[in-house]
Amino acid sequence: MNLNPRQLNLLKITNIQGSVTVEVLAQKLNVTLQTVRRDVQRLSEEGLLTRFHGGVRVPSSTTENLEYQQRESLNAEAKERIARSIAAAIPNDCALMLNIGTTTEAVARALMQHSGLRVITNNLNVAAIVSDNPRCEVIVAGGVVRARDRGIVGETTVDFIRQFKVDIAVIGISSIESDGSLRDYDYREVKVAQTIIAHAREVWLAADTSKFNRPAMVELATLSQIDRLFTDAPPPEPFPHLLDQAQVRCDVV
Amino acid sequence: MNLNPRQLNLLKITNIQGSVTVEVLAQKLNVTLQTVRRDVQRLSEEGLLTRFHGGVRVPSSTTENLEYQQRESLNAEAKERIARSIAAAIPNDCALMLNIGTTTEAVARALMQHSGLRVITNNLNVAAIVSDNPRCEVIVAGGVVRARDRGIVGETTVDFIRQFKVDIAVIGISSIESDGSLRDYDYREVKVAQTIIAHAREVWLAADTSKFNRPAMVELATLSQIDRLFTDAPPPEPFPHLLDQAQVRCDVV
DNA sequence: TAATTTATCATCATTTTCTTTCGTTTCATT
DNA sequence: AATGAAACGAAAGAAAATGATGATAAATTA
Repeated sequence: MNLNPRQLNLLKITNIQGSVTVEVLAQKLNVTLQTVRRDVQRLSEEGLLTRFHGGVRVPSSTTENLEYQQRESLNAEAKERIARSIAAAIPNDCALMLNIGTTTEAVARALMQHSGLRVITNNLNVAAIVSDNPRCEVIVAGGVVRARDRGIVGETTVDFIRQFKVDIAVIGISSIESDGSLRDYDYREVKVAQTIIAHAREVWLAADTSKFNRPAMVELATLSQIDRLFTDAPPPEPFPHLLDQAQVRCDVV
Repeated sequence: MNLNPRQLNLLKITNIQGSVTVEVLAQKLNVTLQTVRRDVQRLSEEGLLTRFHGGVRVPSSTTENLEYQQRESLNAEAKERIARSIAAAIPNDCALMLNIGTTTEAVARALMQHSGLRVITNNLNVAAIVSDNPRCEVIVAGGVVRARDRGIVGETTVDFIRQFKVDIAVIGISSIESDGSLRDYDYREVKVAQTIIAHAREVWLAADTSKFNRPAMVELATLSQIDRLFTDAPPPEPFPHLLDQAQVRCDVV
């Protein structure tokens, strides 16, 4: 099948947004609902996107896990905004690492327009998303796949990542506690994230406001190791002071 | 084929713009629509650009991806049958390797009911599929992701796979030639497949009949390295004899 | 559960685009 | 000049895309 520009555009919009209604698509593409539905039908027959009643989303292979999918929709709008501004801050032709997390996946989607990137990730979903961008190279870390979120974790993964050194690491995280420690739930993922931080010249943190003051078990890093923080609302007390102290540049989007 | 200056110009315009309508091209090149269409037809036959109704665009990766999707549906029914019988032959609680290919993806899907498997693969799709089975462990090989089919290839991948030794390797392949050689198109994937074969106690080949007597560039292995062949119809001459000679057990499903 | 809204599908008419065929022009070769 | 090949443009019929309409199915609400 040959895709026309409108259909490519439709795919692009879907990939960037994650999911869109038929109506929004019709409006953005400036055609009738019927035409959008026809395109959508064809594209879904080809497996390029998945329909649901009223709209479409990226193919289910990238978002199958249910629990995970729910989490994905949590704060989705904020994550999109954060992801877009991170993507905007990332220049072309540089090397990146992205770790596990719904926010980093959103970043991956927002990188569809970039070119010349070299992306290293321990997240199968991120790898699948970025590999759709022909102008970028994706390196996936080897290791055991965690079913819950398709993250790749374990000692092997750590060893693998140690081979590289990149310009920017974009880190998603479960919790930022009020003592300035970044934390996560899974020990194995923490190990990987630490390695990623150690092998990046600059570390950016993506965290929506729900992450502040949330308890989590395993300490991953401290704010002082972070160069930039991207978030969706001004951080609550006592974080403004902490961020200042740790010399973290904070982008509220 | 020899291109005239106008055709070269047409290609240049298309490459710069990404996509152009026939009408715009006619205007820019100062010729009639018919002439543009003639040029466009030739150039698209050569694969130098892709047509769509109303215009042309640069041949894009989405199209490559599509090719893969099309290939996926090619012989899909036969592949399903082959995959089911392979899955039936695989016991629970063993270690597997699966390489790149639409057939191995079908095998992955057919393994959803198994338990206690440890699956090592260099295929992102296989990894995603098998990781949905909570009773199995998936290890994905590290390396560069090939956008076309989400296969992971390269030197790093080979090194990674060398760490393991499994009970059964299930190999998908592009071609079986009449001299008993197994072949593929991509040198890098061949390297990975060879490593997989070397690190399995038993090697099973999944090949629908379309693979017999098809030409492909790079030699991967010979039939003598294979223990079992799963296919959907009796192999044509001279394969029955060759299989017999190489002591390959042949399952026609 | 029934009623109501919303989305989808199938079909048709209209418009746009494509292909095919034919005749004309151009240009090199003799 | 005469000839033949290739390129080009014109016109007609074929194919495809689009939007409108009404019927059907699905989701939502009461």
